[in-house]
Amino acid sequence: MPKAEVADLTSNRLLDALEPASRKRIDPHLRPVSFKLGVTVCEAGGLLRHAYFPQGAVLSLLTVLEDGSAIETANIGREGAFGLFAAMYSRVSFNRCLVQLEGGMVRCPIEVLQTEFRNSEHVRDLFVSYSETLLSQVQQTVACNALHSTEERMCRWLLMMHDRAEGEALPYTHEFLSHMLGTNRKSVTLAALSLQRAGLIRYSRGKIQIVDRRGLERVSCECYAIVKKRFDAFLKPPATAVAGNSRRRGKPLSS
Amino acid sequence: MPKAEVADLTSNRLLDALEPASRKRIDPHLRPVSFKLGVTVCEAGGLLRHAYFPQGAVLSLLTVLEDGSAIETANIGREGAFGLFAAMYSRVSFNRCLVQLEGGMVRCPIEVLQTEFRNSEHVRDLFVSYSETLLSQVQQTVACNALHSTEERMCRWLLMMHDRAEGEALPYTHEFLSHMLGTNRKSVTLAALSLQRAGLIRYSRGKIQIVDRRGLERVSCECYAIVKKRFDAFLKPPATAVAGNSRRRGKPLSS
DNA sequence: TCCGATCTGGTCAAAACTGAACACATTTGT
DNA sequence: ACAAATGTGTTCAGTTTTGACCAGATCGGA
Repeated sequence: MPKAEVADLTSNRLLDALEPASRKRIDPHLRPVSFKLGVTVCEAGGLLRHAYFPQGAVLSLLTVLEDGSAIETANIGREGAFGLFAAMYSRVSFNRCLVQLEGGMVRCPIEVLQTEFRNSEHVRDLFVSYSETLLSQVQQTVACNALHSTEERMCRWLLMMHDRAEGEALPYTHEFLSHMLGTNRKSVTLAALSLQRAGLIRYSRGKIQIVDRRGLERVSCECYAIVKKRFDAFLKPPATAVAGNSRRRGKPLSS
Repeated sequence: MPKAEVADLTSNRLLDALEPASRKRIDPHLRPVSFKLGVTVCEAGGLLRHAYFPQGAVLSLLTVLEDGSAIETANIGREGAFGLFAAMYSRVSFNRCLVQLEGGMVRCPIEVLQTEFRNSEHVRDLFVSYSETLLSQVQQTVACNALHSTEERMCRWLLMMHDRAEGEALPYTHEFLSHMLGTNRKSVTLAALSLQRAGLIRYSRGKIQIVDRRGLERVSCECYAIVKKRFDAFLKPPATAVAGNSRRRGKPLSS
Protein backbone atom coordinates (compact mmCIF):
# COMPACT_ATOMS: atom_id res chain seq x y z
CA MET A 1 0.00 0.00 0.00
CA PRO A 2 2.72 2.50 0.87
CA LYS A 3 3.18 3.11 -2.85
CA ALA A 4 -0.28 4.31 -3.64
CA GLU A 5 -0.84 6.00 -0.33
CA VAL A 6 1.96 8.49 -0.28
CA ALA A 7 -0.35 11.40 -1.03
CA ASP A 8 -0.12 13.90 1.76
CA LEU A 9 -2.75 14.10 4.42
CA THR A 10 -4.37 17.25 3.17
CA SER A 11 -5.79 15.85 -0.02
CA ASN A 12 -8.89 13.98 -1.00
CA ARG A 13 -8.82 11.91 -4.16
CA LEU A 14 -12.32 12.79 -5.19
CA LEU A 15 -11.69 16.51 -4.86
CA ASP A 16 -8.40 16.15 -6.63
CA ALA A 17 -10.10 14.46 -9.52
CA LEU A 18 -12.39 17.39 -10.18
CA GLU A 19 -11.73 19.26 -13.36
CA PRO A 20 -9.85 22.51 -12.67
CA ALA A 21 -12.78 24.79 -13.38
CA SER A 22 -15.03 23.01 -10.91
CA ARG A 23 -12.31 22.76 -8.36
CA LYS A 24 -11.75 26.45 -8.59
CA ARG A 25 -15.38 27.18 -7.93
CA ILE A 26 -15.62 24.72 -5.09
CA ASP A 27 -12.38 25.52 -3.32
CA PRO A 28 -13.47 28.80 -1.73
CA HIS A 29 -16.34 26.98 -0.04
CA LEU A 30 -14.28 24.24 1.52
CA ARG A 31 -13.83 24.46 5.27
CA PRO A 32 -11.69 22.21 7.36
CA VAL A 33 -13.61 20.48 10.10
CA SER A 34 -12.24 18.45 12.90
CA PHE A 35 -14.19 15.84 14.75
CA LYS A 36 -13.11 13.69 17.62
CA LEU A 37 -13.04 9.93 17.31
CA GLY A 38 -16.49 8.44 17.70
CA VAL A 39 -18.41 11.63 17.13
CA THR A 40 -21.62 11.37 15.15
CA VAL A 41 -21.39 13.51 12.05
CA CYS A 42 -24.97 12.87 11.07
CA GLU A 43 -27.82 10.85 12.52
CA ALA A 44 -29.90 8.42 10.50
CA GLY A 45 -32.66 10.41 8.90
CA GLY A 46 -30.84 13.64 9.49
CA LEU A 47 -30.76 16.56 7.13
CA LEU A 48 -27.43 17.25 5.50
CA ARG A 49 -26.17 20.72 4.79
CA HIS A 50 -22.67 19.72 3.82
CA ALA A 51 -20.80 16.93 2.17
CA TYR A 52 -17.66 15.76 3.94
CA PHE A 53 -14.37 14.93 2.24
CA PRO A 54 -11.97 13.02 4.49
CA GLN A 55 -8.28 13.69 4.00
CA GLY A 56 -6.80 11.62 6.76
CA ALA A 57 -10.04 10.90 8.59
CA VAL A 58 -12.27 7.89 8.09
CA LEU A 59 -16.04 7.97 8.32
CA SER A 60 -18.29 5.03 8.88
CA LEU A 61 -21.83 4.57 7.57
CA LEU A 62 -24.16 2.71 9.87
CA THR A 63 -27.62 1.30 9.43
CA VAL A 64 -29.60 1.83 12.59
CA LEU A 65 -32.37 -0.56 13.60
CA GLU A 66 -35.45 0.08 15.68
CA ASP A 67 -33.97 -1.51 18.75
CA GLY A 68 -31.08 0.93 18.57
CA SER A 69 -28.49 -1.53 17.35
CA ALA A 70 -26.38 -0.30 14.50
CA ILE A 71 -24.03 -1.96 12.09
CA GLU A 72 -21.45 -0.67 9.69
CA THR A 73 -22.34 -0.96 6.04
CA ALA A 74 -19.52 1.02 4.48
CA ASN A 75 -16.72 3.35 5.31
CA ILE A 76 -15.30 6.37 3.64
CA GLY A 77 -11.74 7.55 3.53
CA ARG A 78 -9.90 10.01 1.45
CA GLU A 79 -10.92 8.28 -1.75
CA GLY A 80 -14.45 9.54 -1.33
CA ALA A 81 -17.00 11.61 0.47
CA PHE A 82 -20.03 11.44 2.69
CA GLY A 83 -23.13 13.21 1.54
CA LEU A 84 -22.85 12.92 -2.21
CA PHE A 85 -26.33 11.52 -2.64
CA ALA A 86 -27.52 14.45 -0.62
CA ALA A 87 -25.57 16.70 -2.96
CA MET A 88 -26.95 14.97 -6.01
CA TYR A 89 -30.49 14.93 -4.86
CA SER A 90 -31.86 14.00 -1.50
CA ARG A 91 -30.38 16.14 1.29
CA VAL A 92 -31.31 13.46 3.74
CA SER A 93 -29.04 10.74 5.05
CA PHE A 94 -30.45 7.27 5.53
CA ASN A 95 -27.41 6.45 7.63
CA ARG A 96 -25.79 7.42 10.83
CA CYS A 97 -22.30 8.58 10.05
CA LEU A 98 -19.54 8.60 12.61
CA VAL A 99 -15.87 9.34 12.83
CA GLN A 100 -13.90 6.16 12.93
CA LEU A 101 -10.45 7.59 12.62
CA GLU A 102 -9.50 11.12 13.40
CA GLY A 103 -7.77 13.16 10.77
CA GLY A 104 -8.12 15.96 8.31
CA MET A 105 -11.45 16.54 6.65
CA VAL A 106 -13.10 19.34 4.73
CA ARG A 107 -16.72 20.00 4.14
CA CYS A 108 -18.57 21.75 1.38
CA PRO A 109 -22.11 23.13 1.34
CA ILE A 110 -24.54 20.89 -0.50
CA GLU A 111 -25.79 23.65 -2.77
CA VAL A 112 -22.35 24.33 -4.16
CA LEU A 113 -21.96 20.70 -5.11
CA GLN A 114 -25.47 20.56 -6.47
CA THR A 115 -24.67 23.39 -8.81
CA GLU A 116 -21.56 21.65 -10.07
CA PHE A 117 -23.42 18.38 -10.42
CA ARG A 118 -26.04 20.13 -12.48
CA ASN A 119 -23.63 21.89 -14.74
CA SER A 120 -20.67 19.62 -15.20
CA GLU A 121 -20.77 16.23 -16.81
CA HIS A 122 -17.36 15.52 -15.42
CA VAL A 123 -18.56 16.10 -11.88
CA ARG A 124 -21.55 13.91 -12.50
CA ASP A 125 -19.34 11.12 -13.74
CA LEU A 126 -17.18 11.40 -10.65
CA PHE A 127 -20.02 11.41 -8.18
CA VAL A 128 -21.93 8.67 -9.91
CA SER A 129 -18.88 6.49 -10.27
CA TYR A 130 -18.03 6.90 -6.62
CA SER A 131 -21.59 6.15 -5.60
CA GLU A 132 -21.60 3.00 -7.64
CA THR A 133 -18.39 1.87 -6.00
CA LEU A 134 -19.82 2.62 -2.60
CA LEU A 135 -22.84 0.52 -3.50
CA SER A 136 -20.57 -2.32 -4.45
CA GLN A 137 -18.79 -2.03 -1.12
CA VAL A 138 -22.09 -2.40 0.68
CA GLN A 139 -23.04 -5.35 -1.48
CA GLN A 140 -19.78 -7.03 -0.73
CA THR A 141 -20.51 -6.49 2.94
CA VAL A 142 -23.84 -8.24 2.60
CA ALA A 143 -22.06 -11.29 1.27
CA CYS A 144 -19.25 -11.02 3.77
CA ASN A 145 -21.50 -10.82 6.80
CA ALA A 146 -23.58 -13.74 5.67
CA LEU A 147 -20.90 -16.08 4.41
CA HIS A 148 -17.61 -15.39 6.17
CA SER A 149 -16.44 -16.16 9.67
CA THR A 150 -16.06 -13.57 12.36
CA GLU A 151 -12.31 -13.96 12.18
CA GLU A 152 -12.18 -13.35 8.43
CA ARG A 153 -14.44 -10.35 8.69
CA MET A 154 -12.42 -8.92 11.51
CA CYS A 155 -9.24 -9.24 9.47
CA ARG A 156 -10.90 -7.49 6.60
CA TRP A 157 -11.99 -4.68 8.84
CA LEU A 158 -8.60 -4.25 10.46
CA LEU A 159 -6.94 -4.16 7.06
CA MET A 160 -9.28 -1.48 5.80
CA MET A 161 -8.50 0.66 8.80
CA HIS A 162 -4.82 -0.11 8.74
CA ASP A 163 -4.59 1.21 5.19
CA ARG A 164 -5.65 4.54 6.53
CA ALA A 165 -4.11 4.73 9.94
CA GLU A 166 -0.54 5.41 8.85
CA GLY A 167 0.94 2.76 11.08
CA GLU A 168 -0.76 4.03 14.20
CA ALA A 169 -2.36 1.61 16.58
CA LEU A 170 -6.06 1.30 15.89
CA PRO A 171 -8.13 2.76 18.72
CA TYR A 172 -10.87 0.16 19.03
CA THR A 173 -12.14 -2.01 21.81
CA HIS A 174 -13.56 -5.46 21.28
CA GLU A 175 -16.91 -4.07 22.22
CA PHE A 176 -16.76 -1.40 19.55
CA LEU A 177 -15.64 -3.89 16.94
CA SER A 178 -18.50 -6.17 17.81
CA HIS A 179 -20.94 -3.40 17.01
CA MET A 180 -19.30 -2.62 13.70
CA LEU A 181 -19.26 -6.24 12.64
CA GLY A 182 -22.71 -7.01 13.96
CA THR A 183 -21.55 -9.84 16.15
CA ASN A 184 -21.10 -10.06 19.89
CA ARG A 185 -18.13 -9.16 22.00
CA LYS A 186 -17.28 -12.70 22.87
CA SER A 187 -16.84 -13.64 19.25
CA VAL A 188 -14.58 -10.66 18.73
CA THR A 189 -12.49 -11.52 21.76
CA LEU A 190 -12.07 -15.06 20.50
CA ALA A 191 -11.07 -13.92 17.03
CA ALA A 192 -8.71 -11.33 18.52
CA LEU A 193 -7.08 -13.92 20.73
CA SER A 194 -6.60 -16.20 17.82
CA LEU A 195 -5.02 -13.46 15.72
CA GLN A 196 -2.79 -12.36 18.55
CA ARG A 197 -1.62 -15.91 19.24
CA ALA A 198 -0.82 -16.25 15.58
CA GLY A 199 1.35 -13.16 15.91
CA LEU A 200 -0.67 -11.07 13.50
CA ILE A 201 -1.83 -8.38 15.88
CA ARG A 202 -1.10 -7.18 19.38
CA TYR A 203 -3.57 -5.31 21.49
CA SER A 204 -4.48 -4.10 24.91
CA ARG A 205 -7.22 -1.96 26.27
CA GLY A 206 -8.56 -0.47 23.12
CA LYS A 207 -5.38 -0.26 21.06
CA ILE A 208 -4.82 -2.74 18.30
CA GLN A 209 -1.43 -2.87 16.65
CA ILE A 210 -1.05 -4.62 13.32
CA VAL A 211 2.08 -6.72 13.56
CA ASP A 212 2.00 -8.87 10.45
CA ARG A 213 0.02 -7.28 7.68
CA ARG A 214 0.73 -9.97 5.15
CA GLY A 215 -0.43 -12.56 7.59
CA LEU A 216 -3.65 -10.69 8.14
CA GLU A 217 -4.23 -10.51 4.43
CA ARG A 218 -3.85 -14.24 4.23
CA VAL A 219 -6.37 -14.87 6.97
CA SER A 220 -8.82 -12.27 5.70
CA CYS A 221 -11.55 -13.16 3.27
CA GLU A 222 -11.39 -11.98 -0.30
CA CYS A 223 -13.71 -9.07 0.42
CA TYR A 224 -10.93 -6.79 1.55
CA ALA A 225 -8.98 -7.05 -1.67
CA ILE A 226 -11.99 -6.80 -3.95
CA VAL A 227 -13.32 -3.65 -2.37
CA LYS A 228 -9.89 -2.07 -2.23
CA LYS A 229 -9.31 -2.76 -5.88
CA ARG A 230 -12.56 -1.12 -6.83
CA PHE A 231 -11.84 2.00 -4.85
CA ASP A 232 -8.40 2.19 -6.36
CA ALA A 233 -9.90 1.98 -9.81
CA PHE A 234 -13.11 3.95 -9.76
CA LEU A 235 -11.60 7.15 -11.09
CA LYS A 236 -10.42 5.51 -14.28
CA PRO A 237 -12.75 5.70 -17.25
CA PRO A 238 -15.18 2.80 -17.47
CA ALA A 239 -14.95 0.07 -20.07
CA THR A 240 -13.62 2.52 -22.61
CA ALA A 241 -12.68 -0.07 -25.15
CA VAL A 242 -16.26 -0.82 -26.04
CA ALA A 243 -16.93 -0.33 -29.68
CA GLY A 244 -19.51 2.03 -30.98
CA ASN A 245 -20.21 4.01 -27.84
CA SER A 246 -18.85 7.49 -27.71
CA ARG A 247 -20.26 8.80 -24.51
CA ARG A 248 -17.82 11.72 -24.50
CA ARG A 249 -19.39 13.17 -27.60
CA GLY A 250 -22.54 14.91 -26.56
CA LYS A 251 -24.88 14.10 -29.37
CA PRO A 252 -27.63 16.62 -29.96
CA LEU A 253 -30.89 15.55 -28.50
CA SER A 254 -33.41 13.90 -30.79
CA SER A 255 -32.84 16.19 -33.72
CA MET B 1 -50.82 -3.21 -0.59
CA PRO B 2 -53.73 -3.77 -3.00
CA LYS B 3 -54.31 -0.03 -3.13
CA ALA B 4 -50.95 1.01 -4.43
CA GLU B 5 -50.38 -2.07 -6.53
CA VAL B 6 -53.37 -1.99 -8.79
CA ALA B 7 -51.42 -0.49 -11.67
CA ASP B 8 -51.61 -2.80 -14.63
CA LEU B 9 -48.84 -5.17 -15.46
CA THR B 10 -47.53 -3.25 -18.39
CA SER B 11 -46.20 -0.28 -16.52
CA ASN B 12 -43.04 0.58 -14.70
CA ARG B 13 -43.16 3.29 -12.08
CA LEU B 14 -39.78 4.71 -12.96
CA LEU B 15 -40.64 5.00 -16.63
CA ASP B 16 -44.00 6.45 -15.77
CA ALA B 17 -42.36 9.11 -13.68
CA LEU B 18 -40.31 10.43 -16.58
CA GLU B 19 -41.30 13.83 -17.81
CA PRO B 20 -43.33 13.59 -21.01
CA ALA B 21 -40.62 14.90 -23.29
CA SER B 22 -38.12 12.30 -22.09
CA ARG B 23 -40.67 9.58 -22.17
CA LYS B 24 -41.49 10.40 -25.71
CA ARG B 25 -37.88 10.15 -26.77
CA ILE B 26 -37.32 6.94 -24.87
CA ASP B 27 -40.50 5.11 -25.81
CA PRO B 28 -39.56 4.23 -29.37
CA HIS B 29 -36.47 2.44 -28.05
CA LEU B 30 -38.25 0.28 -25.52
CA ARG B 31 -38.50 -3.38 -26.40
CA PRO B 32 -40.35 -5.98 -24.43
CA VAL B 33 -38.17 -8.85 -23.36
CA SER B 34 -39.25 -12.05 -21.80
CA PHE B 35 -37.01 -14.20 -19.68
CA LYS B 36 -37.78 -17.46 -18.02
CA LEU B 37 -37.60 -17.82 -14.27
CA GLY B 38 -34.05 -18.24 -13.07
CA VAL B 39 -32.39 -16.98 -16.22
CA THR B 40 -29.28 -14.86 -15.79
CA VAL B 41 -29.84 -11.46 -17.32
CA CYS B 42 -26.27 -10.38 -16.71
CA GLU B 43 -23.22 -11.98 -15.15
CA ALA B 44 -21.12 -10.27 -12.51
CA GLY B 45 -18.59 -8.16 -14.31
CA GLY B 46 -20.58 -8.29 -17.50
CA LEU B 47 -21.00 -5.46 -19.93
CA LEU B 48 -24.46 -3.96 -20.13
CA ARG B 49 -25.98 -2.73 -23.35
CA HIS B 50 -29.46 -2.20 -21.97
CA ALA B 51 -31.22 -1.20 -18.83
CA TYR B 52 -34.16 -3.36 -17.84
CA PHE B 53 -37.47 -2.07 -16.52
CA PRO B 54 -39.61 -4.76 -14.92
CA GLN B 55 -43.35 -4.41 -15.27
CA GLY B 56 -44.53 -7.57 -13.66
CA ALA B 57 -41.16 -9.29 -13.46
CA VAL B 58 -38.75 -9.18 -10.54
CA LEU B 59 -34.99 -9.15 -10.89
CA SER B 60 -32.50 -10.06 -8.24
CA LEU B 61 -29.03 -8.62 -7.75
CA LEU B 62 -26.44 -11.04 -6.46
CA THR B 63 -22.93 -10.62 -5.21
CA VAL B 64 -20.80 -13.50 -6.41
CA LEU B 65 -17.82 -14.70 -4.43
CA GLU B 66 -14.69 -16.40 -5.63
CA ASP B 67 -15.86 -19.82 -4.54
CA GLY B 68 -18.92 -19.42 -6.71
CA SER B 69 -21.39 -18.83 -3.93
CA ALA B 70 -23.76 -15.96 -4.49
CA ILE B 71 -26.13 -14.05 -2.28
CA GLU B 72 -28.92 -11.65 -2.97
CA THR B 73 -28.22 -8.06 -2.07
CA ALA B 74 -31.26 -6.37 -3.56
CA ASN B 75 -34.15 -6.95 -5.85
CA ILE B 76 -35.87 -4.88 -8.43
CA GLY B 77 -39.51 -4.82 -9.37
CA ARG B 78 -41.64 -2.46 -11.27
CA GLU B 79 -40.69 0.45 -9.08
CA GLY B 80 -37.21 0.50 -10.58
CA ALA B 81 -34.71 -0.72 -13.08
CA PHE B 82 -31.57 -2.74 -13.50
CA GLY B 83 -28.66 -1.08 -15.23
CA LEU B 84 -29.13 2.52 -14.22
CA PHE B 85 -25.60 2.94 -12.98
CA ALA B 86 -24.50 1.57 -16.29
CA ALA B 87 -26.73 4.13 -17.94
CA MET B 88 -25.39 6.92 -15.77
CA TYR B 89 -21.78 6.01 -16.14
CA SER B 90 -20.18 2.63 -15.91
CA ARG B 91 -21.67 0.16 -18.41
CA VAL B 92 -20.39 -2.69 -16.31
CA SER B 93 -22.40 -4.58 -13.75
CA PHE B 94 -20.73 -5.59 -10.51
CA ASN B 95 -23.60 -7.99 -9.91
CA ARG B 96 -25.10 -11.04 -11.35
CA CYS B 97 -28.70 -10.31 -12.16
CA LEU B 98 -31.30 -13.00 -12.48
CA VAL B 99 -35.00 -13.34 -13.03
CA GLN B 100 -36.73 -14.13 -9.82
CA LEU B 101 -40.29 -13.81 -10.95
CA GLU B 102 -41.45 -14.01 -14.53
CA GLY B 103 -43.45 -11.19 -15.94
CA GLY B 104 -43.43 -8.26 -18.27
CA MET B 105 -40.25 -6.30 -18.72
CA VAL B 106 -38.91 -3.82 -21.23
CA ARG B 107 -35.37 -2.88 -21.99
CA CYS B 108 -33.81 0.27 -23.32
CA PRO B 109 -30.40 0.80 -24.87
CA ILE B 110 -27.92 2.36 -22.47
CA GLU B 111 -27.00 5.16 -24.85
CA VAL B 112 -30.54 6.42 -25.04
CA LEU B 113 -30.73 6.68 -21.28
CA GLN B 114 -27.30 8.23 -21.11
CA THR B 115 -28.41 10.97 -23.40
CA GLU B 116 -31.46 11.69 -21.29
CA PHE B 117 -29.41 11.61 -18.13
CA ARG B 118 -27.03 14.09 -19.62
CA ASN B 119 -29.68 16.47 -20.79
CA SER B 120 -32.49 16.31 -18.32
CA GLU B 121 -32.25 17.29 -14.71
CA HIS B 122 -35.52 15.59 -14.07
CA VAL B 123 -34.19 12.29 -15.35
CA ARG B 124 -31.08 12.73 -13.25
CA ASP B 125 -33.16 13.28 -10.17
CA LEU B 126 -35.16 10.16 -10.88
CA PHE B 127 -32.19 7.93 -11.51
CA VAL B 128 -30.21 9.27 -8.60
CA SER B 129 -33.10 9.03 -6.22
CA TYR B 130 -33.77 5.47 -7.24
CA SER B 131 -30.13 4.58 -6.88
CA GLU B 132 -30.01 6.01 -3.42
CA THR B 133 -33.04 3.99 -2.44
CA LEU B 134 -31.47 0.89 -3.87
CA LEU B 135 -28.37 1.59 -1.82
CA SER B 136 -30.48 1.88 1.27
CA GLN B 137 -32.09 -1.46 0.50
CA VAL B 138 -28.68 -3.07 0.33
CA GLN B 139 -27.65 -1.41 3.57
CA GLN B 140 -30.75 -2.68 5.28
CA THR B 141 -29.85 -6.12 4.03
CA VAL B 142 -26.43 -5.87 5.62
CA ALA B 143 -28.06 -5.23 8.97
CA CYS B 144 -30.74 -7.82 8.41
CA ASN B 145 -28.34 -10.61 7.52
CA ALA B 146 -26.12 -9.87 10.49
CA LEU B 147 -28.70 -9.24 13.17
CA HIS B 148 -31.92 -11.06 12.35
CA SER B 149 -32.80 -14.71 12.53
CA THR B 150 -33.21 -16.90 9.51
CA GLU B 151 -36.92 -17.05 10.20
CA GLU B 152 -37.32 -13.28 10.27
CA ARG B 153 -35.27 -12.85 7.14
CA MET B 154 -37.23 -15.50 5.34
CA CYS B 155 -40.49 -13.78 6.22
CA ARG B 156 -39.13 -10.55 4.91
CA TRP B 157 -38.10 -12.17 1.69
CA LEU B 158 -41.41 -13.92 1.18
CA LEU B 159 -43.27 -10.68 1.79
CA MET B 160 -41.19 -8.81 -0.75
CA MET B 161 -41.96 -11.43 -3.35
CA HIS B 162 -45.57 -11.76 -2.36
CA ASP B 163 -46.10 -8.06 -3.01
CA ARG B 164 -45.21 -8.71 -6.57
CA ALA B 165 -46.56 -12.13 -7.30
CA GLU B 166 -50.23 -11.19 -7.56
CA GLY B 167 -51.38 -13.93 -5.27
CA GLU B 168 -49.60 -16.65 -7.18
CA ALA B 169 -47.70 -19.32 -5.32
CA LEU B 170 -44.03 -18.43 -5.12
CA PRO B 171 -41.92 -20.80 -7.19
CA TYR B 172 -39.00 -21.38 -4.87
CA THR B 173 -37.41 -24.41 -3.31
CA HIS B 174 -35.76 -24.38 0.08
CA GLU B 175 -32.47 -24.83 -1.65
CA PHE B 176 -32.98 -21.75 -3.78
CA LEU B 177 -34.05 -19.70 -0.79
CA SER B 178 -31.00 -20.78 1.12
CA HIS B 179 -28.81 -19.32 -1.60
CA MET B 180 -30.70 -16.05 -1.66
CA LEU B 181 -30.55 -15.67 2.09
CA GLY B 182 -26.98 -16.85 2.41
CA THR B 183 -27.80 -19.57 4.85
CA ASN B 184 -28.01 -23.30 4.41
CA ARG B 185 -30.88 -25.40 3.28
CA LYS B 186 -31.44 -26.99 6.64
CA SER B 187 -32.03 -23.64 8.28
CA VAL B 188 -34.53 -22.73 5.61
CA THR B 189 -36.36 -26.00 6.03
CA LEU B 190 -36.59 -25.43 9.75
CA ALA B 191 -37.88 -21.91 9.34
CA ALA B 192 -40.31 -23.05 6.67
CA LEU B 193 -41.63 -25.82 8.91
CA SER B 194 -42.12 -23.39 11.70
CA LEU B 195 -44.00 -20.95 9.48
CA GLN B 196 -46.13 -23.69 8.03
CA ARG B 197 -47.01 -25.09 11.44
CA ALA B 198 -48.00 -21.61 12.50
CA GLY B 199 -50.36 -21.56 9.53
CA LEU B 200 -48.64 -18.66 7.78
CA ILE B 201 -47.55 -20.45 4.63
CA ARG B 202 -48.13 -23.71 2.89
CA TYR B 203 -45.69 -25.26 0.50
CA SER B 204 -44.70 -28.32 -1.37
CA ARG B 205 -42.03 -29.10 -3.88
CA GLY B 206 -41.01 -25.65 -4.84
CA LYS B 207 -44.31 -23.83 -4.50
CA ILE B 208 -44.83 -21.57 -1.52
CA GLN B 209 -48.29 -20.25 -0.88
CA ILE B 210 -48.72 -17.32 1.47
CA VAL B 211 -51.68 -18.14 3.69
CA ASP B 212 -51.62 -15.47 6.34
CA ARG B 213 -49.96 -12.32 5.16
CA ARG B 214 -50.61 -10.36 8.29
CA GLY B 215 -49.12 -13.12 10.35
CA LEU B 216 -46.02 -13.12 8.19
CA GLU B 217 -45.68 -9.39 8.66
CA ARG B 218 -45.82 -9.88 12.38
CA VAL B 219 -43.09 -12.49 12.37
CA SER B 220 -40.92 -10.63 9.88
CA CYS B 221 -38.27 -8.24 11.04
CA GLU B 222 -38.70 -4.52 10.55
CA CYS B 223 -36.56 -4.57 7.41
CA TYR B 224 -39.42 -5.47 5.13
CA ALA B 225 -41.53 -2.48 6.07
CA ILE B 226 -38.69 0.01 6.07
CA VAL B 227 -37.50 -0.89 2.62
CA LYS B 228 -41.00 -1.01 1.23
CA LYS B 229 -41.76 2.41 2.61
CA ARG B 230 -38.70 3.87 0.99
CA PHE B 231 -39.48 2.42 -2.39
CA ASP B 232 -43.03 3.68 -2.12
CA ALA B 233 -41.71 7.14 -1.38
CA PHE B 234 -38.65 7.67 -3.51
CA LEU B 235 -40.47 9.43 -6.31
CA LYS B 236 -41.73 12.15 -4.06
CA PRO B 237 -39.63 15.26 -3.72
CA PRO B 238 -36.85 14.84 -1.16
CA ALA B 239 -38.27 17.18 1.43
CA THR B 240 -41.24 14.89 1.98
CA ALA B 241 -39.56 11.57 1.40
CA VAL B 242 -39.44 9.15 4.28
CA ALA B 243 -36.08 9.02 5.91
CA GLY B 244 -35.95 7.05 9.04
CA ASN B 245 -37.16 4.05 10.88
CA SER B 246 -40.66 3.06 11.60
CA ARG B 247 -42.57 1.38 14.33
CA ARG B 248 -41.93 -1.80 16.18
CA ARG B 249 -42.33 -5.18 14.70
CA GLY B 250 -42.33 -8.88 15.24
CA LYS B 251 -41.47 -11.45 17.78
CA PRO B 252 -40.14 -14.80 16.67
CA LEU B 253 -42.45 -17.75 16.60
CA SER B 254 -41.78 -20.31 19.22
CA SER B 255 -41.49 -23.63 17.45
C1' DT C 1 -47.18 -46.70 -16.20
C1' DC C 2 -42.68 -46.70 -14.69
C1' DC C 3 -38.06 -44.51 -14.00
C1' DG C 4 -35.29 -41.06 -12.68
C1' DA C 5 -34.82 -36.61 -10.95
C1' DT C 6 -36.11 -33.45 -7.55
C1' DC C 7 -37.71 -31.88 -3.17
C1' DT C 8 -38.51 -32.22 1.69
C1' DG C 9 -37.71 -33.83 6.27
C1' DG C 10 -35.36 -36.45 9.26
C1' DT C 11 -30.99 -38.07 11.84
C1' DC C 12 -26.61 -37.22 13.86
C1' DA C 13 -22.50 -34.94 15.21
C1' DA C 14 -19.88 -30.87 15.24
C1' DA C 15 -19.00 -26.08 15.10
C1' DA C 16 -20.05 -21.38 15.79
C1' DC C 17 -22.15 -18.02 18.08
C1' DT C 18 -24.81 -16.00 22.11
C1' DG C 19 -25.67 -13.97 26.73
C1' DA C 20 -24.89 -13.22 31.28
C1' DA C 21 -21.87 -13.00 34.87
C1' DC C 22 -17.61 -12.19 37.16
C1' DA C 23 -12.56 -11.55 38.32
C1' DC C 24 -8.67 -9.35 37.21
C1' DA C 25 -5.72 -5.89 35.13
C1' DT C 26 -4.96 -1.47 33.59
C1' DT C 27 -5.91 3.18 33.03
C1' DT C 28 -7.78 7.67 34.50
C1' DG C 29 -8.98 11.20 37.40
C1' DT C 30 -8.76 13.20 41.92
C1' DA D 1 -1.75 6.97 45.99
C1' DC D 2 -6.36 5.58 45.72
C1' DA D 3 -10.92 4.94 43.90
C1' DA D 4 -13.61 4.46 40.00
C1' DA D 5 -14.22 3.24 35.40
C1' DT D 6 -13.01 0.55 31.66
C1' DG D 7 -11.32 -3.38 28.93
C1' DT D 8 -10.25 -8.21 28.57
C1' DG D 9 -10.39 -13.17 29.44
C1' DT D 10 -12.99 -16.83 31.48
C1' DT D 11 -16.70 -19.61 32.93
C1' DC D 12 -20.98 -21.93 32.07
C1' DA D 13 -24.99 -23.04 29.73
C1' DG D 14 -27.58 -22.25 26.18
C1' DT D 15 -29.23 -21.82 21.05
C1' DT D 16 -28.51 -21.64 16.29
C1' DT D 17 -26.33 -23.04 12.41
C1' DT D 18 -23.70 -26.24 9.62
C1' DG D 19 -22.66 -30.38 6.82
C1' DA D 20 -23.19 -34.88 5.41
C1' DC D 21 -26.32 -38.26 4.46
C1' DC D 22 -30.37 -40.87 3.53
C1' DA D 23 -35.50 -42.14 3.14
C1' DG D 24 -39.71 -41.22 1.45
C1' DA D 25 -42.72 -38.43 -1.35
C1' DT D 26 -43.89 -36.44 -5.55
C1' DC D 27 -43.42 -34.90 -10.05
C1' DG D 28 -42.42 -35.11 -15.00
C1' DG D 29 -40.95 -37.34 -19.00
C1' DA D 30 -40.30 -41.49 -21.70
